[in-house]
Amino acid sequence: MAVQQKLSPHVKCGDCQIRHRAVCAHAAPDELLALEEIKYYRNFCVGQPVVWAGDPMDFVASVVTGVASLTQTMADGRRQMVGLLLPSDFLGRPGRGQAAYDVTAVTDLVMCCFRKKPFEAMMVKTPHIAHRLLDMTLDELDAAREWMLLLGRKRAREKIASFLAILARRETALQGMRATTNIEVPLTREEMADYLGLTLETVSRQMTALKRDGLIITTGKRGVHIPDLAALQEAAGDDSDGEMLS
Amino acid sequence: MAVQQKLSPHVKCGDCQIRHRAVCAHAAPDELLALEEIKYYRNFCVGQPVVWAGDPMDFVASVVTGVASLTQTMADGRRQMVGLLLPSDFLGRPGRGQAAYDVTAVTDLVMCCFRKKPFEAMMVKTPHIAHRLLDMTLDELDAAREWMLLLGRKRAREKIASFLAILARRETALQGMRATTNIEVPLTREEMADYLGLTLETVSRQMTALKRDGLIITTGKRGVHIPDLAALQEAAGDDSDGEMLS
DNA sequence: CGCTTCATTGACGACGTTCAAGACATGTGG
DNA sequence: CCACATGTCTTGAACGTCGTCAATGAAGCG
Repeated sequence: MAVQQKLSPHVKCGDCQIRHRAVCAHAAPDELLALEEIKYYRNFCVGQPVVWAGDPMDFVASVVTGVASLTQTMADGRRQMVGLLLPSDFLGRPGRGQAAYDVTAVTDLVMCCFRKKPFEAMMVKTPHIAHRLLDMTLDELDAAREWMLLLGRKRAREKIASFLAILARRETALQGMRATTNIEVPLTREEMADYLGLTLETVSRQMTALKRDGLIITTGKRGVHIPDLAALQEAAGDDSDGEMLS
Repeated sequence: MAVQQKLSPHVKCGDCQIRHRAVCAHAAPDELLALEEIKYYRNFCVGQPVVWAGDPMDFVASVVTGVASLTQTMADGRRQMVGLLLPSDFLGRPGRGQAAYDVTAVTDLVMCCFRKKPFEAMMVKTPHIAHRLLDMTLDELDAAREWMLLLGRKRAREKIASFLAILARRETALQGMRATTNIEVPLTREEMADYLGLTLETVSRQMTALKRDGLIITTGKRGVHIPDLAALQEAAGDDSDGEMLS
């Protein structure tokens, strides 16, 4: 609790780990320099709020390391996570002054922030950034719609299996396609429940059920080994051939 | 059945009803002329497919009149509608060759189509169109996330109430803010069920429950009168003060 | 009038939630 | 080192919402 959000040492964009995946991915060298001018880093510890829904927000940002959650809360306390921000994901909306969701650090988190006004100006001047943001937003929209299928139609077991399979696939993609079958779930049971539209008890029960059926092997609270990813996808109710679109 | 999709007479963009809300909203006069060059109209009758998920798609389009649905289907037939396209909404993704979802006309439908290649070229040349598309996509993303809350956390009654309230609000906005409390639901019970993550029986039961409680008054199969929109929003589980973001 | 399509209603059961207790790991202070 | 508190996860039992299966009703059309 003594640890508050603090500034990090400035890193050159050229050396940044998310250089080729974030909004800045296609920025030309001179555009990168312009971004350097308006960026600053912020750190958050596990559990810290980044912004609350409705708060004024004078920046947009990319996740550099760590994981953040977007959640909506109903008047009576029911919560639904509507997005997970992983490294290179973008937070904020050019042209809007307030946050639409609660944003929380679910692990220790480093964000690369841009002051909103100058960023919006860059959006107009440099089509590379605007186009990259459009592409990323379209990807997020697809992800949100895949999640709608999960929330609306899948059973608890399928939800858990889908979630783990998605984590595994994403990890595999990051690690250069060598099949990663060991993942670390960045969420607690309760956070998983908020993400999947379940209760934490149901999450727990279905995790042990998947364990019992040999589809996963857990190591500690967070570690999950997946002996057969195809079998897990089967349990997720997805079409066997991974639906890949260019 | 005899009626197949057919070409409509060409309408000048300047005279188009969705001129100020669609992707072309901010296009300058010369940009509009360029769009005229690559556009063509297509009509669909109720129930007709526009494209199937996975099909090659060489166009993008705006809905001119009518309603179309985006749906995902699981291997065993479970279906989830992931979006409704109303007039001025955009269909398709620049930079992708295949449809991601099944698209179906849920009413008679007129679409303003642009061949994909030239449209993509315009996206690069005319920032107005790219920016408008980004804005529309961000709006859709917000809508998708609101829907995730509905699918993941709301009870059947709340889902129905939310759906009707959203229709009413949208209608009110279109009609210049004079409170429209008579709406026509463009969907059958089964389509509502697919949209809301329910079965058609549950939809029917909750509709009669809302009727019994005086929150709605139905006229025919499709007509719904809402005597007190605030009360309906209450039943939808939304915070009383309509969450409006600029 | 029969046929089809869509909507309503009822009875029953399954799945997931709720409430409650207990297990396990970690950290703190005596 | 133990006692104790705390947070997270697991497990059990009872309940409720919604899905399933089935029958009935209402509206449109040849």
